[in-house]
Amino acid sequence: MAISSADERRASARSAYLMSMASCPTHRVLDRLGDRWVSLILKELADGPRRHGELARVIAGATQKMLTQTLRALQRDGLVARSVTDSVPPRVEYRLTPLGESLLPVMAMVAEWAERHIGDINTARATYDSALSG
Amino acid sequence: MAISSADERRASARSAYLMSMASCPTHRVLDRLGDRWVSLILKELADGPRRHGELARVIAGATQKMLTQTLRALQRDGLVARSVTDSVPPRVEYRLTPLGESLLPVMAMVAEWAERHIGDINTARATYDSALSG
DNA sequence: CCGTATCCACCATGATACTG
DNA sequence: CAGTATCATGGTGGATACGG
Repeated sequence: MAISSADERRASARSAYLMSMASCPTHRVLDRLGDRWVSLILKELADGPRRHGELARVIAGATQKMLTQTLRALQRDGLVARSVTDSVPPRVEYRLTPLGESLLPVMAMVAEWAERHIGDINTARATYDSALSG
Repeated sequence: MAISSADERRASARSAYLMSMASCPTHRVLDRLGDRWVSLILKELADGPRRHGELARVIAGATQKMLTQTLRALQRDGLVARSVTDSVPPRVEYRLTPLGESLLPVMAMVAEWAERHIGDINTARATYDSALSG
């Protein structure tokens, strides 16, 4: 079948993005940290190992699918380790790896900035929004 | 019309997520920084003001729509200021606000961590992936 | 030059049901 | 208890054309 030029352009835009993603570590890391549940999971695991079910309870908004999926991604990137105690019922525990722990100071700095400036952001938004309607 | 319980559960999951988003500054900030083009734009603007067209050229993968949309979001959050010189053709310039500049050290820390550890991440991925096929 | 509106494809996520 | 498979859908982003 013929490949339309629209498809080609679409593909080229996508690959340009993917290449930039692949080549920029910062971009890749922020992409991962920006995933919906990552910061919540990291925050939980910062306090110590957690069972799957514990995470599921604490991170109530996430479906089991998303929880497992996100944990797999973190595990694949070497930030989280998964260990299974083979019993009935099975006991699956997740913990930060040393690499994952090395990320905590970074997360802490982001958190500190966020908490210090979230008020400014809210103010800016209110100003911006009211400027539109006013 | 009747609202099915599936719809209710869907809505409740969504709102649970949105509430957690609304209440957690860190989550909100990471969500913004995780947006496709934000880190690239901030990186550009860190060097000084840029015209719209300059940004479009440097950030080649982004469509004009996404560029404008992302800049608007940053402007709304008070991280970026937009100034128009009303001439023909119009000249639109974007620059970091003080708030935006206060974010640069945070970005720098993320970048430093990313560059230092991207090799570890790649190694972890290779190990993980080969463990699946092997 | 800069921005917006429209249309549409894709994919990330959620619901759900099922396995060990 | 933990994980997987399948299906549906809504939102995100891309292409495109037009307006100021």
